Amino acid sequence: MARSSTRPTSRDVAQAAGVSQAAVSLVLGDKWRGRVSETTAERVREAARELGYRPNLAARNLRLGRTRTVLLVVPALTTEFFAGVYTGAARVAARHGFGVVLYPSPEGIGPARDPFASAQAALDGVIASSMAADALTAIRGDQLPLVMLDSDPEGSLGAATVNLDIADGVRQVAEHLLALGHRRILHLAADVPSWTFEMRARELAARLAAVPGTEIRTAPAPISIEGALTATEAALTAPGPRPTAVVCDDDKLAAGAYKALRRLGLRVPDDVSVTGLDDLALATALDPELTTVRLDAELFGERGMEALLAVLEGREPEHGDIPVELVVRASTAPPRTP
Amino acid sequence: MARSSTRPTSRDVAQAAGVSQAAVSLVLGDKWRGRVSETTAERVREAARELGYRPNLAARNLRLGRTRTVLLVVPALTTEFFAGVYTGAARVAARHGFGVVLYPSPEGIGPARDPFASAQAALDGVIASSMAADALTAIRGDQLPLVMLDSDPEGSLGAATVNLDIADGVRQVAEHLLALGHRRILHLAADVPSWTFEMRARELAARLAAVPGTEIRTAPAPISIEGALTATEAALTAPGPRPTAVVCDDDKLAAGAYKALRRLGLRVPDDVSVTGLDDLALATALDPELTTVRLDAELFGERGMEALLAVLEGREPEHGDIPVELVVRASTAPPRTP
DNA sequence: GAGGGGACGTTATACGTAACACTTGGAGGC
DNA sequence: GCCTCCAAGTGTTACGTATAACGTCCCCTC
Repeated sequence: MARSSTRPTSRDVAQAAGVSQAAVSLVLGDKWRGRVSETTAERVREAARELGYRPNLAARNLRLGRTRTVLLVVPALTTEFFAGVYTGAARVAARHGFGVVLYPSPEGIGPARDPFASAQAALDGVIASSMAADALTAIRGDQLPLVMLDSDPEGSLGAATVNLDIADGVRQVAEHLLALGHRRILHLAADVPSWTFEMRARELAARLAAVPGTEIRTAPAPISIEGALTATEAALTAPGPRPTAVVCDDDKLAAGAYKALRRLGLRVPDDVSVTGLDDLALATALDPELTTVRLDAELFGERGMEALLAVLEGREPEHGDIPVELVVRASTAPPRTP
Repeated sequence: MARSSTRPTSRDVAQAAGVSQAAVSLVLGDKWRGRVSETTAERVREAARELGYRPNLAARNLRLGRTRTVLLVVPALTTEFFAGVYTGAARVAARHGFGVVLYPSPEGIGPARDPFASAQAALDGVIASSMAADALTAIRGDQLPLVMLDSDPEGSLGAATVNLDIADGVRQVAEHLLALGHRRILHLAADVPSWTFEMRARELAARLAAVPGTEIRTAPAPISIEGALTATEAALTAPGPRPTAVVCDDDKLAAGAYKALRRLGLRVPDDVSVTGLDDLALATALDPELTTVRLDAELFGERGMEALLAVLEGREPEHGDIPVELVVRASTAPPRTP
């Protein structure tokens, strides 16, 4: 037995098995076919098991010059959406012998600080979601392979992007409401400087503008139930004809809108229709259940990781947005004719 | 300029500054007081900036034998609770030059698989929440310093534990309902084999048993809105007198209970009172707003990290549970006298 | 003017691993 | 009987960093 105060190294294993350290490395690295006899290999494995040997990752990483670890930068962990993204990414990563480390930007959605101070681990690459330009350039400065999630395909400084087809989701929401007969619409917009939210506003306005007689108003709100409550209440008590539908940038905002409507004595969907985006568990916890756009978070994570692996191997990542789906529930109905 | 194909090393910086590699290490490691002149130090810093030098973490970790990285094992990221725990832990960690890596157990709350395959990073220690015995022993086998969150203080194999005083929260809920006059109570219990949930059931039963004439029924449910819906519906349509209050093991279960009650045509709190536990954003998104127990997730994370730092430094971690607070909202009221 | 001691560095080494380049003993071919 | 070839390993090196141990000057003191 080697001295038990410190962790056993491959050299300890070698000594216990009566072979050289190189042989241990070959056997445990599964590169011994035709180089080491089966009996010797088994002896080495036995010794490793006996000593409870675990390779020193720092040494391996230094030697190999790579870590098989990637960083997933997510805006926040306040919904289950990014749990799904992580799950998908980790699943694909595991299949390729990679690990995924999570960096939740502490400030919530918005500019992230320094993703590298958090994980002292050396990294092979980064998947980043909804990040502001400063953090992005910090990463680029590090020359690390990068994949951006839900980011401007044009303005990403050449980084690969993987996007959900949220533009299509917004279009589906618009079509749905127009088909029901809504013409005065309030857009409860996430008050966050991010491409994805700007794009949603653009897409919604464009689609509604195609139908004459429609009217759109925008209420910016921080992504929280309280923030959405305040913004919605203010927008609905403003002078002028009341909107008949509220389109929310995400389900959490919709929950705030529900509260505002209740407080104003308005009923969903009889007085006002409401739509969300994400299809969180929250969507079906609300009463009435929320009409929203379902995003496949796990597939999103899988595609993100696959794209990063492609970049790491020098291949061209696949293109094409991930489809989304409108889920019609009880929160939307035709407007009451006044 | 060094060859630009590869990342600059401290040796490249040394050459650029006209000093030895050791001098670079001293200056950049801030250990140069009285060993290197101010002008030379500045020259080194300038060269490092110029080349965009970033130290190789793998090499540093190997040399120092530690990584200043700890792993936070959380059961799942499906609520904002563990976002708070992470935020608190990361804040304390940053103050001590540590990083926190997150390992979300993919199976949700319950036994975790192999926390080490996920993060290839070498680790100095682990903070683990609500884990089953198998994962725990895997970690212990690794000899890594360990702090358990919300775990049995007796049965943790000697690991340090940091707990929220959930037992007190459950007692407060029981007192509140008893004071309102409730005597027939349904416990909607998380169907997860974990000490924290067993303890809640025990504590609730014990407190209620102290008052004669009380009756408690238990309905186990998976922690999801759908699961809680099914379990609650079954329990409330069972023969016998209907419970007048539902005590839920967490807010998510409470959301499911709300749905079941709506479906059965029962109103909260007029027909049935409901309580939760966690005080998530969801609690105030529900209608009526949920009476629940507020847990200070960030403080929980801070205390967990502080305990781990104590263990790492050979100190004794502080003891004492973190207080919790009953938040009375609109979901509880006296039972209607039949 | 001998010697002590700061100020300012440098040289050398080890951390644990993976992989390249060798060695050795024997079997087989001609 | 000599050469070749292969199986089965071993010796050595490098990855990039932090630090202990070791040199120089040169000034200051006795």
